[in-house]
Amino acid sequence: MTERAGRSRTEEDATPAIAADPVSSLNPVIPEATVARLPVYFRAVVAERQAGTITISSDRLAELAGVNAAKVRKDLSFLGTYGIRGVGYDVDRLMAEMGHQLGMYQNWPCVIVGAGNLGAALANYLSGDERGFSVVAIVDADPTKWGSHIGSVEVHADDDLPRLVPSYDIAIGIITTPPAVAQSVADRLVSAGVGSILNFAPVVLTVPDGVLLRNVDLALELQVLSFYQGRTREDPESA
Amino acid sequence: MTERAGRSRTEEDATPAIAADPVSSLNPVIPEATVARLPVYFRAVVAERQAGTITISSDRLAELAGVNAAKVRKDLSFLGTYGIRGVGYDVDRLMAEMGHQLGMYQNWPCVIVGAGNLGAALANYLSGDERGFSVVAIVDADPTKWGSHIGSVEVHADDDLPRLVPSYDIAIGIITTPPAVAQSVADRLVSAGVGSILNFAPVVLTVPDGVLLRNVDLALELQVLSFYQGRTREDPESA
DNA sequence: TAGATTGTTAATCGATTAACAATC
DNA sequence: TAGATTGTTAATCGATTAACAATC
Repeated sequence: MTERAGRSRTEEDATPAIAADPVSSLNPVIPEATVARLPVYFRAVVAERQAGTITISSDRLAELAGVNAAKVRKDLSFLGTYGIRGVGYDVDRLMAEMGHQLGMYQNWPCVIVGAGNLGAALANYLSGDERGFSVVAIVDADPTKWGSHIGSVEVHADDDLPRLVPSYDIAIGIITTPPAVAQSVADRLVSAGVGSILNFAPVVLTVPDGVLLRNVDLALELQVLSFYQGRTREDPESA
Repeated sequence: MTERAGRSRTEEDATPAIAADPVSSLNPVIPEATVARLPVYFRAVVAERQAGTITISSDRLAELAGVNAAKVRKDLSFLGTYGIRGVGYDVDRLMAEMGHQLGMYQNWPCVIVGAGNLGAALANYLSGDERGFSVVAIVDADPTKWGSHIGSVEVHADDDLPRLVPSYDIAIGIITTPPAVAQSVADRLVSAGVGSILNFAPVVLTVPDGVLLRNVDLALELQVLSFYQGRTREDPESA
């Protein structure tokens, strides 16, 4: 999944969408496909570091990340030159650089809109240690949920968004509402001042230029699986 | 998000991954990128049909799906020729064909491994009406959860997998466990006879040829968002 | 030096899209 | 016929990967 300005989509992407050109002209342009692999490399490098590894070859990293070694070298070359020929990449340096690029050493305040199962799952998921994000508020349209807590985060009224966003300096809005209200939620997040939106509602959203948008569609992945199942397996009971 | 054999998705692509060539040589080969867009088109066509639309142009469908019209026509051409020049596509026929390809009129039995927040969210999400899937069992390693229910689905002991899978003719395993145990869960799902795996654990899994694997990495999408945030916004409080 | 491994080039592959003839 | 819209071609664009010179 990935998309672009107000329209496209993942395509991702299984892939997600991006609104407006997010890449500063001051930085080298890193291809979207490479950016999407950085978190996977990062995870592998962190694990190797904890295991005491000092240097890692592109071959080994490729194995851990499940990709081609040439792709690893190409991807890492976008980050600059941290490899040593004949030796490999310095694990500490690699981890530091990738963590920096991914904003792992920052702490973006997020709001989750929709205190349902998925919202709760994400709130718990993200409250785990250092990922570069912290969920500072959850909002919901259901008054019976207001004042309750998910983990340590309070559930607020959705009308509180215009106050919450500036007050907590919230940068990212995460939409886990039903699809019918997702566009209006996105509009309100944008007016409230959020700069990026991660949308879990299965609907195509439109946001103004300058607002980053990525989409995750849980049902889509299953439907793609189902497509291939239908081509390789016997039919199950018909519905 | 999306990928290929033995690796992961997002890993592999931010797109999800597929293990082994899943496309029967008897059917026309539909590109992965096209398959990933079919659910989006399908959703739009279903909505238009409910609104009473009889025919739809590639232009309109493109607008609804957030993609280029030429891409829509190209994608639909893989399904066969259902369009009428000068008129558009017959909505009923389009919906039927896409629904068929996506297995929407079938009912694949699924098992969710991991009765945590995410597992519960998915169980509820998928128990919604006709999506071509039904969650027939949830398993968890925690004995205190055994016998409880999420929605109407019972939580079983994870050791029950070898019995549950054949008994319910389960085709798809959904992994929502912590990453540390995900590979062993995948191995056990495969031995139990599952043909496809949808993995939500942030780890690269390996499965035998012939087993379909797709990965969804919730944190990855946020990390990609964070990457672009870091390039366009001011830094938040450092962590 | 000999062996290992990077960084980069260039070939290849696949996906996107503009354009337009076909045709309803 | 005139207008609309598909289906398909071909150009373009971008991503992947094999190969290998550079070099530790």
